[in-house]
Amino acid sequence: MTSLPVVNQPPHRCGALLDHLSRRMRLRSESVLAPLGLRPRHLIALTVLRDLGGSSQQDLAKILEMDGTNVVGLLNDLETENLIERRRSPVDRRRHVVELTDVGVKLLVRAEFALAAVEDEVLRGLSDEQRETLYELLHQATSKTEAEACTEAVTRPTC
Amino acid sequence: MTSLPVVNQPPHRCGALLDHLSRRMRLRSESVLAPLGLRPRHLIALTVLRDLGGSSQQDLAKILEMDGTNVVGLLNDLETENLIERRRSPVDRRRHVVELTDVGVKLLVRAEFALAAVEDEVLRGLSDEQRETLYELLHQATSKTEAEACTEAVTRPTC
DNA sequence: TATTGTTATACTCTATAACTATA
DNA sequence: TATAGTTATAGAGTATAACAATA
Repeated sequence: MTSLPVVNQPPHRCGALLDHLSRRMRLRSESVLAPLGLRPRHLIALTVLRDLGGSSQQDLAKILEMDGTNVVGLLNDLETENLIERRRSPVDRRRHVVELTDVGVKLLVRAEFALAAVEDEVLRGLSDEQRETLYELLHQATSKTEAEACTEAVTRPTC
Repeated sequence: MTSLPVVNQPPHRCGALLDHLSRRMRLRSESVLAPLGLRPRHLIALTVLRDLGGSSQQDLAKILEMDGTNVVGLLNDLETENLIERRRSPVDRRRHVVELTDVGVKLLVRAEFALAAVEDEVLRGLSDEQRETLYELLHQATSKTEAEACTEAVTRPTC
């Protein structure tokens, strides 16, 4: 009875590392996006809107995990720059349907190009294959629990 | 010449997902840590200090990727609660040597126990094996580029 | 009455500049 | 002169409460 039983060790805690890497990515992204007049927050919103092909402000708030009141200001910024459009929903006039404009789509492409360089730098400790694995794990971790956040049906996997 | 050459596709962008998951982890962590009188920031500082076995404030700022001025306030909080100690370095009296107290070590253990539950919830979309892979990728990504951030030699891999 | 979006506001987080004490 | 830490402060991020329009 001297040998210990084989047990499943609990996985390491990822929280601190996640915070750390995310922080670095955000810091670097800020300086790259500033010349385009965007903040990281703006870019994430634009990306989500393109992937969804439009959204109500409330759903957007849930997806971004932001307070709805702050989404208002965020969209005000983007609307001032003609990057998004707010239209009243015809089926429920309380709602706004938020969509990218052509200008928004084009700026988003430019921003993504700039951000690719940032990722190359921040994630240069990983091989391309490892980066792909990281992407898949992050995607799976975020999308699995997303259904609870979105009350309205959003069909795209990006949610 | 109709068949396309096999090329390495560029890896997906991880930035948005990283931000998203990190955000969720932080939001959940806040509510769990609040009863202990801690904020996520405090916990990360305590964890780093334990792993390093002590640090100057400047090195701590580099490791946490925080501005040095904000580290002052952070350590003030922790010192008020007797979780850390600041001592003048005998070799360079400009510096403080920051170390955990016994109280700090004990509270850190309690906090980590609470945070384990948060990780289980936030990462429940991943299997234990996938979580371990995620940890290793995050660890590798952060530690590879850490040498540049820390001018002073810090021997522990946690840096 | 409940929901969507909005405004006003307070609180936290973060960064910049000026100061002190040591080197 | 340069560095470690501190203070004061301004800006950005975030959350809460009250309100208008609509359901």
